[in-house]
Amino acid sequence: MFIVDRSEIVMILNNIGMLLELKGENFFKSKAYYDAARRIEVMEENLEELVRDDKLKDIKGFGKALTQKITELVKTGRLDYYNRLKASFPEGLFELLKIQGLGPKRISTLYNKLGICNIEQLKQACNEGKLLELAGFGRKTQAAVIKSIDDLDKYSNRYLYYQASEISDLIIKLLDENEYVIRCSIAGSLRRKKEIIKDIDIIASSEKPDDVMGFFTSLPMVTNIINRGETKTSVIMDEKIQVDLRVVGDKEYPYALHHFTGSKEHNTAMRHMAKDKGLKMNEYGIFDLDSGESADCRNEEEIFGLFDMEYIPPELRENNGEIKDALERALPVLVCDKDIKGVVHVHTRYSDGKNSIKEMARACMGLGYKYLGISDHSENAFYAGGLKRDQIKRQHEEIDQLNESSSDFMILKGIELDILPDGNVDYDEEVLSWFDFTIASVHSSFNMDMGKMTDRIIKALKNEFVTILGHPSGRLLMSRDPYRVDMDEIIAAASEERVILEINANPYRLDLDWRYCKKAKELGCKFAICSDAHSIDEIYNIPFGVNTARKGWLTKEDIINTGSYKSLKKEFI
DNA sequence: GCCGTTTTCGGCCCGACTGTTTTCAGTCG
Repeated sequence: MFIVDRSEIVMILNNIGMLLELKGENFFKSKAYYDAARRIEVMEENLEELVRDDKLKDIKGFGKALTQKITELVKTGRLDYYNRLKASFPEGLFELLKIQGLGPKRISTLYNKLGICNIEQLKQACNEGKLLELAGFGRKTQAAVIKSIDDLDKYSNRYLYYQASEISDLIIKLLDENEYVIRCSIAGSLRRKKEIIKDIDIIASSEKPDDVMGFFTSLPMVTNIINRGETKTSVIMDEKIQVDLRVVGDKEYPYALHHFTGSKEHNTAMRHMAKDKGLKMNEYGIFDLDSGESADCRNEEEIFGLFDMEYIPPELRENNGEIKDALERALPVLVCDKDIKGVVHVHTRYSDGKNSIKEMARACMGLGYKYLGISDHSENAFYAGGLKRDQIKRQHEEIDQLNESSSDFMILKGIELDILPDGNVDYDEEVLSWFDFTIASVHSSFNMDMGKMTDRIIKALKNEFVTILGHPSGRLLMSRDPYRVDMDEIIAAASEERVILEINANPYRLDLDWRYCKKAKELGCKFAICSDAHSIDEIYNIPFGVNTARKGWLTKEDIINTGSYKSLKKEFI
């Protein structure tokens, strides 16, 4: 039997669903493929065994056609039907689905009436006003399409933190192993843990800079060399992201690292302070303005020490009060990965997660966590398999059983409630009282005006059963703007109502934004660093949330899931 | 494409919103 990756089968089934939609087939035909993909994704049984034993057809949702197609896929690794279907459309048509406001129907119209096969052709057609000729397309639709294409362009040279850090970790590892490199580190916005990165900055010290540059430019991931100099070399890696390497002498290394870590605003403020003390500060060193004599700092700690300051962690270097506090030795001790004691906001197979409660719990235990807060979707989120009353009861029975079998790991009963457009949540008080905690989130009607959206969320915060406000801005980094909401008012209300603010650790969300954390903390808000995991893999997202919390000046005392199970339960009362 | 059945086609996917319409189609979560 051909061994084929399960995720590959899931992808193919989903693609068939989409292609059938583009073809204009009955939606329920597509849905059968989507449903099958979803079932295979969460299936506990071994798919190969099911196919071998001819048991697939006994599972609900797998009729004659799907069983035959999946069997062919599992046995041969390919599916003739899919290949033929795919070949009947131009390849670029798929990417049109990325454009907001364009679904299968409109794409099909654009293709059939105007022959548009890709984004480039679509852009041209918009510029020529051709969309206006089509029935059902008007000026606003055309303008929205143009904006969405521009947005795609705008984000095309930006990377999420996790994407950039995967590449930079590898580069640092390779440079560390190089015999000519004395010290090296990432710098720039990546070191400051910004959520979106334009390029990767790396600083290294060496006595043989040319050899280091030679090594760097010959790395297998380098697909293009933009320029190569003695101290600075820029390359493109993996055909996309720009990486700048600066090589300096080891004496200059701490100053270069500080300088190229930035931010620009932090550096400016530092230089002002240096000047007041009769010093000049740049990437090469710190010099006495009168004598020209250079300081002798061996690392960044000593640079800050020279100014009689506490060490400022890179995350705080945004000129957001860190210099004043460092001078007063009043910087917070920032929360770190090992402070996190348990995982909150986790989805399971009960709604749209890929793993069972047991599997999620085992993964958390393996990572040393002490508790897990399950929060599947609530009833209103039918698109994500939201839980009905009887499903909640079954889930709670399962959690009780699991808790009975373990003494040093506990599972909490939670739910992710939908905040409905009117600000209510989607269960009655009786059901709400069953949970240890609830996370209330906006999942629909994103386009309200600011006043209405703010009122809507505040109404939810006033609900006595709401424990945590989930992903407060609703943003998806580089693809969806936050909804229009007065975040200051939300934070004030959360503080007033003692509702915990989520820091969603999904690298596409990182929401609440770090820019609001410090302010919220000052108002007395508490935070939960939540995984929003829909699979075991996503539990590993927690450190991205920790980054956001650190950047927002938070300590472990500000975060509810840094304490014991007992103390967490108290926070939920 | 699947399911169920008072066995062979009708129902399956809800609700809000937007933009295009003049009563609704398409998209999105």
